[in-house]
Amino acid sequence: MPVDLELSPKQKRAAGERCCEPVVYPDVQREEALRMAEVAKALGDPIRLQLVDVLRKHAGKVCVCELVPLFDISQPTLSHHLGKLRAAGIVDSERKGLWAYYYVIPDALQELSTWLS
Amino acid sequence: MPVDLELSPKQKRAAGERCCEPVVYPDVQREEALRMAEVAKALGDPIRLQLVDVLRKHAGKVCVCELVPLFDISQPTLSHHLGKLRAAGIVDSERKGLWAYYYVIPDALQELSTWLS
DNA sequence: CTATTACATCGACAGACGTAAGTGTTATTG
DNA sequence: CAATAACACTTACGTCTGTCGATGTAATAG
Repeated sequence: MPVDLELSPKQKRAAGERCCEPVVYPDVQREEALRMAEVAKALGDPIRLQLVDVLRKHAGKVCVCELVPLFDISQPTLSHHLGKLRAAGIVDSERKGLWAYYYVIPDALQELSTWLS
Repeated sequence: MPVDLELSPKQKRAAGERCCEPVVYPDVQREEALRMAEVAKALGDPIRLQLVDVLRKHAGKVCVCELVPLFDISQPTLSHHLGKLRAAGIVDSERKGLWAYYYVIPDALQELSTWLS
């Protein structure tokens, strides 16, 4: 979260003169922003956010069939949301027989959390 | 972030018997999740996340015309992103003559930040 | 008043998203 | 093996999103 850019001094400009010079943006932040935005985007749905909330509190103890009745959506839709969370690197799953147990990957939220605080 | 749900005990089931009972979901969490998801969704774009990052470090000191050259997007697109951040309650703006100065609303990120940590 | 600058809004478009219904896959039960 | 249960994948569809170019609006400069 460094992003220390040089700011052009602000003053009233004469006509024909632009407000500010283009400022070089530090590439450092760019990949970090991509990663954090990906996580934030995955959390940007109420159902997925609540899913993460539930999984953080009952890691490895809840199967998908128990998650379905918590939300007013179909099982395939919930599976889709879990897939999104997994694609974002927030959760992973473990199969045990018929059941699939999801859990939040440790420290998956840390970078965003640190930046936010 | 309470969400303390009762978990049906998990055991292998006989055929013809469902995995789990529907579990009542506490409504408490729902609105909280809606608010936090809205904030997360607004942060779920690299440009908007970097915008918030810049604004947090230079609150009230950067006009829009200085933000434009930082990103490889057009001015209307940047205005659109700022509008999204404002709609999510993350930033607000102040007009001074020709220039518009954006700033992060204090504590706008706190609820999400607290939940994440 | 006219020209110009800063910023927002509008219109358009391709692509992504959330959702459901249907189907497929794998594992367990009988 | 046949039936069933848990879960993922496919298809489809309406909506939202990110982007740009063009236009609109307010304010300053001359």
